[in-house]
Amino acid sequence: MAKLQKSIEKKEALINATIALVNNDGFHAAPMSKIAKMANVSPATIYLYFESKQDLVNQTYLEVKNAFTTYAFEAYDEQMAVEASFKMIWFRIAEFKFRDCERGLFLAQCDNTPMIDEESRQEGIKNLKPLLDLWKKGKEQGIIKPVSDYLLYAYTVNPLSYLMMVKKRNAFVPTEENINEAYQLAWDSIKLT
Amino acid sequence: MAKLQKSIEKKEALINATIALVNNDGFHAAPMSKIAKMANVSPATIYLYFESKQDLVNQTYLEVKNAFTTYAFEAYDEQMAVEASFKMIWFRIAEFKFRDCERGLFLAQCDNTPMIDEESRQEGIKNLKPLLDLWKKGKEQGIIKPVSDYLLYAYTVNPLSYLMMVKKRNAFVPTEENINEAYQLAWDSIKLT
DNA sequence: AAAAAAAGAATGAACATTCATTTTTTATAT
DNA sequence: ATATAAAAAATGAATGTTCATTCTTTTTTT
Repeated sequence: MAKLQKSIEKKEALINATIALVNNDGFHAAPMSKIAKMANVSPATIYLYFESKQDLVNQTYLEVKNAFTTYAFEAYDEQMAVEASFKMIWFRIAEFKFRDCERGLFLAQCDNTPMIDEESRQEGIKNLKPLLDLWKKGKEQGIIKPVSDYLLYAYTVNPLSYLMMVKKRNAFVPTEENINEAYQLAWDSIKLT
Repeated sequence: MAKLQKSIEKKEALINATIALVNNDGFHAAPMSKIAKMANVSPATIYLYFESKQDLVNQTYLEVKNAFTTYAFEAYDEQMAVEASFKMIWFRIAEFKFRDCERGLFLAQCDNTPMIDEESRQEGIKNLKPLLDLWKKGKEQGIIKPVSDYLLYAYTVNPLSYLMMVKKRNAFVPTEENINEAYQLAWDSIKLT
């Protein structure tokens, strides 16, 4: 058990190092040697936990994506009204992205580049099911505009990725007030009235 | 003159090859040798036009960003009403991104990764001035919600990048109708009243 | 003392960049 | 116009480095 414990710690350290280095330098400038150093581990040790660099990045992506969606949907209850559910999920997503900016950015980079395998990406997308179900219900009840889920995503969740990015670059550090405004923009764009 | 002509052709071929390879494989898997081959040029020749790989990517970014904004604002006339101007610009941006998907995607990748130098990125952002001016006017006239330009961008222009990406992956190929819906979502989110 | 985990050094491939030559273009003189 | 030499552009083959990965040895755990 002590062994397993130790292993998990190392694996996490490697994943964290990967996130930090890929965020700051990009995949192309995040060599295994640097990742190992940051995780306080020998380069050879990485290969006890991951098959290859590609595998390391894929697993990091899935790990973060899971943490993200778990947090986003944690308090979701199908019994709740559509608008209230959406609001809650939206704010939890915002919270995750702004609190754990590093992880949010890493996801954005994975989603916008050919960095990870298509297979892992597909796997990651499955996590969004609860949100899609909610939208389905919202459309059926005439609360949400009857447009493609891709459009709904583009105008509600995705803007948060952009805002997180400008925050990372210190171009715009959103306040509590800004987050509320952002929610209003998101909801105003998809609500049916 | 014939010489200069030829040079420009080569440079353009190199830029196009860079866009195609970076889009498909990512920066880290787009070696100079491959770029040279795709442009029908010797690797050594690249260095007659660009200082380094970094310079090649930076210049490609700026070239595409300029083409993008030139197209977007080409027909913009400050005399026009705010709403009409915005609509026109929005549709031109959409047109560029969906027609020249390769270039649009390349920009998205540059904007979401540490691929290009911060300096070049700053340079590219300056091109957006006309849109910011328009928003300023719109806010003054009480037509557009009085929120940060970053929010307005996140909820109007940026969603198009996401939609372009899902199109590239063939997950969702937007129709004319979808584009109109998208515009409506964009406008509904930022319009006042 | 056997097995597992970790390490550092070694390996070989891939890469960005440069070098030495060749080809093409331009300018000049007939 | 044509021939020729200087200049510029382009090339394929080096060069030296960096990197992912593996190998051998050491340390830690069981």
